[in-house]
Amino acid sequence: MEQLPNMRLTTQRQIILEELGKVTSHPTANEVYDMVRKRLPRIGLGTVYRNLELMSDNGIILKLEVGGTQKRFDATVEPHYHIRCTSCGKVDDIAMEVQGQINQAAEKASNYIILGHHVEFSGICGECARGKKESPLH
Amino acid sequence: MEQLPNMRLTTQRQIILEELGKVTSHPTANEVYDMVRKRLPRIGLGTVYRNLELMSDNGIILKLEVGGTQKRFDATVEPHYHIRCTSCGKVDDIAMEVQGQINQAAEKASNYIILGHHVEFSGICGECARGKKESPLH
DNA sequence: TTATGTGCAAAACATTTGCAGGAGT
DNA sequence: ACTCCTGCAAATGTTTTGCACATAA
Repeated sequence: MEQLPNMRLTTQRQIILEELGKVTSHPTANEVYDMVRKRLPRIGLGTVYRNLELMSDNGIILKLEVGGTQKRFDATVEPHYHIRCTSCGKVDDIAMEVQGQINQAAEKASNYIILGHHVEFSGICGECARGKKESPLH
Repeated sequence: MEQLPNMRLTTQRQIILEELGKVTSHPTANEVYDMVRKRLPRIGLGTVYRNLELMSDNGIILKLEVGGTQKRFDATVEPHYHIRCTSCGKVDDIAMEVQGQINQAAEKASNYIILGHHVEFSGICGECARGKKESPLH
């Protein structure tokens, strides 16, 4: 269960992690690339993808495979749920209890060994509801 | 809330719907294409994508944006949860109660208008646990 | 008849990978 | 030194789109 950093601490990795920690949004790989590029202009997009993947494999960050076409990344690894605005596409954390008990229900209802679960709510965010924001998606 | 078929009933659409209804797996667009192509060899992949998208917009089928790289489609539109095998990547339905009450909790915990939620469990399926099946993914 | 839908091919995205040179330990 | 890592560019995989022709209503 331990994730010993099976990886060198390179400048690129430090900065990716720092930039990801600065934001509460859940940026896509390309958005992380843009953030990091301001400090490391010569970094390659492949490096960003490789390192985001590696860090999520090592449990240092979270990879979200939520609705939408791109994967998103989150510096918070504690279990928590997400909510996605179907109008503008943004993904927020939602501060509510994790329903640990449904894993047992799932264990009974399937022949899987349950590893965990994720809940994604969908809805309309405050800004979109008030029409203050255009819809960059869809 | 009604979904009047805002669309013509073409042969292609009928057959896509029929083939999707035959399976309990949650095929990707490409898998639907392969299934449909046996009966309509000249159908284009673009047509399959266009129609799956259209039918899911009209509530006739369900588009699943679960983990993994490709979207998956489901002929069952009634709310239900899914479970994905992290080893072989397959997605099954899971026969357990939908937790309707968590929408209210989410409403309180956010400033979103909640439209719904989806739960995706992850685990190891029986076949993978017994090592009877290779891992086509990862 | 006429708005919609289709097949085909190209384009647009998102992500992964091979490789030669570079950096951490 | 000796791995492991990076930048770059090309390759891969998925989904979308433009367009001329076909077809359901």
